[in-house]
Amino acid sequence: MSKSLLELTPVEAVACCAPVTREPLSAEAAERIVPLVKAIADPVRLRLLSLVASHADGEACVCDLNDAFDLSQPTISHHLKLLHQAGLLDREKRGVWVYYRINTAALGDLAGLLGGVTA
Amino acid sequence: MSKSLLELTPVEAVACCAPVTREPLSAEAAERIVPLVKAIADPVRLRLLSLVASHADGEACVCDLNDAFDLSQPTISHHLKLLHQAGLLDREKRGVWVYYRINTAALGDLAGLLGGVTA
DNA sequence: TCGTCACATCGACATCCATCTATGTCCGGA
DNA sequence: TCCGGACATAGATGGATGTCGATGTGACGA
Repeated sequence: MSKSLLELTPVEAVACCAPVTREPLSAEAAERIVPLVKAIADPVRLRLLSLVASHADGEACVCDLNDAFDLSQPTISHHLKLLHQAGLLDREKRGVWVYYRINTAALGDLAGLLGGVTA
Repeated sequence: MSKSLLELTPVEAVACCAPVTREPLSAEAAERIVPLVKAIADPVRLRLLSLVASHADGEACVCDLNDAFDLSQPTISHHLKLLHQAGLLDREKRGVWVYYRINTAALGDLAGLLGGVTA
């Protein structure tokens, strides 16, 4: 059987929705979308996302990401966890290092949801 | 002369930026974009935006919006103010009533910023 | 087996934010 | 001129969130 709504990442729960400008959003739909928006509503997370997305090979090691900020390693780890839980970043451990890769479809769904008219 | 950066609404400050996935976002660019994302990172504001956008004539009276939520009038007023300050909603007072209209270009800019690849 | 490196988790703390009640302002009607 | 309705503002408060230092975990090399 398919996963229940509560088991879905925010990204998976959003992929089905009509654009915001088409019809009034139900309270339930809004609650499903918001976690995804909140995930990118932070300057550090936005830059992390951008860094991973624009990185060579489409993936980035945590060690590279840490160096790009004047923040402690646990803080970066915390933000990466949020982005991963939202479904925007995929996580893969290889040896001692952890690589994050962007989920392009997720960003696309979100963009379509907002743009709506032009989609 | 053109307005200084600090006088711009978040929407105006964002319209020029390259998509998030194209190149690493600078700290300054991220700080400009985030207020716009935060403006829609709330279920009530997301629904308000959707209500106004999908309303007949493309505009909605505050009195209509109040009725759609189980929240106090000042709370709705507060959220509308944030959306207006972000540049996502235009405000017009006609007589006793206040009408809000959506800034479609703003949502489009934001969507393009996120989508990037498909823009 | 031990030490070290890469990353995650924990617990604490300060700040931010959504919401409320109370009050202010502006407009139109009586 | 006064009253009431529509909306905004002010101040207070509880909960969410970003950050930190300390610590845990798991993999690799000596």
